Amino acid sequence: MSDLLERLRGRGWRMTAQRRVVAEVLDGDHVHLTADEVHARAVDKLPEISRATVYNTLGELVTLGEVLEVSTDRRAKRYDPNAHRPHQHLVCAQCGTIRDVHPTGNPLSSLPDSERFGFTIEGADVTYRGTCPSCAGA
Amino acid sequence: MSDLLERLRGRGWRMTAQRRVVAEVLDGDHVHLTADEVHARAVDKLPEISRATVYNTLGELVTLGEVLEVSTDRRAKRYDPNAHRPHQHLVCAQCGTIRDVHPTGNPLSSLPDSERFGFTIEGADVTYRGTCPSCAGA
DNA sequence: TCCTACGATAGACATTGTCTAAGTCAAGTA
DNA sequence: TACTTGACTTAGACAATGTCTATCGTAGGA
Repeated sequence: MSDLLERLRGRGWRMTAQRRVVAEVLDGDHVHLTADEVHARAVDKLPEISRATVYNTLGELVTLGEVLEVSTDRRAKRYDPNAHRPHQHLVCAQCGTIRDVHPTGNPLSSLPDSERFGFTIEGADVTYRGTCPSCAGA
Repeated sequence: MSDLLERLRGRGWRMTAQRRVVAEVLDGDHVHLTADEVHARAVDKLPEISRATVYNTLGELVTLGEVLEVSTDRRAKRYDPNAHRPHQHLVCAQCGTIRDVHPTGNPLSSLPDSERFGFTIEGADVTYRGTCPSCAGA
């Protein structure tokens, strides 16, 4: 992800302090943040950044395919910078922690033609639900 | 689902006109309604029913396991009365139509131990994304 | 029939996200 | 470097969805 800024510049993105900060927040291993969490961390680095700009920038990153939206629960959408390696998600029902996981096989192969109802299938999102070790121990 | 009211009464549910109406709305084949849609249809049958009551009743039905919550997109939660037959969902990316589908195999078997990170896995929700015939034709 | 606890109600409030109008500035040009 | 322009940012209003509270009503048992 370190070359994200280069890729964006290459696509004609106007580089602003705000966009740089949002990209920096998403970089690193603290993944699956909500928009509000991204905003909070961005404010630490650039106090005057507005909420709308964070939402706009996240939306643009999603459109560009650099970040994925994840909606594992009824709460806020989360943003996953791991957009370049296909994966699914494992969610703790207690604390909401999300882990990226890589299942075997192709999930599409489990859906027979008779269950496709004429749809053109483009993909499948799998959310494994469970309890994480910390919550299980508590 | 026609015996839903009986089951609920058997569980000590106090039967009120409002709860009966909500259950009736969910009954039938017009499935996957949002809370707001349930409320709109309930108002047709019982004009003075309040939004809070619909939300409360839906929440109770979910808790009782009679109805499933489905969050396939960033929009409102949808309520699926087909709670007694395990199934997954097929969603049209254009119009948002949802179909219940029954994939083969057990989705949990695709997640190897090395990808479980110590979680106790309870289940997997699969959302197949695609384009429905109507939207593809348009 | 009467009581009472459980359920319903209206509406305030909370959370998450979108939109708008006006001001600001990155980057190209000279 | 200074100028110009349109893309970007901002604050805050607004919207959609959902939750909570105080009060009133009523289902169902005594």
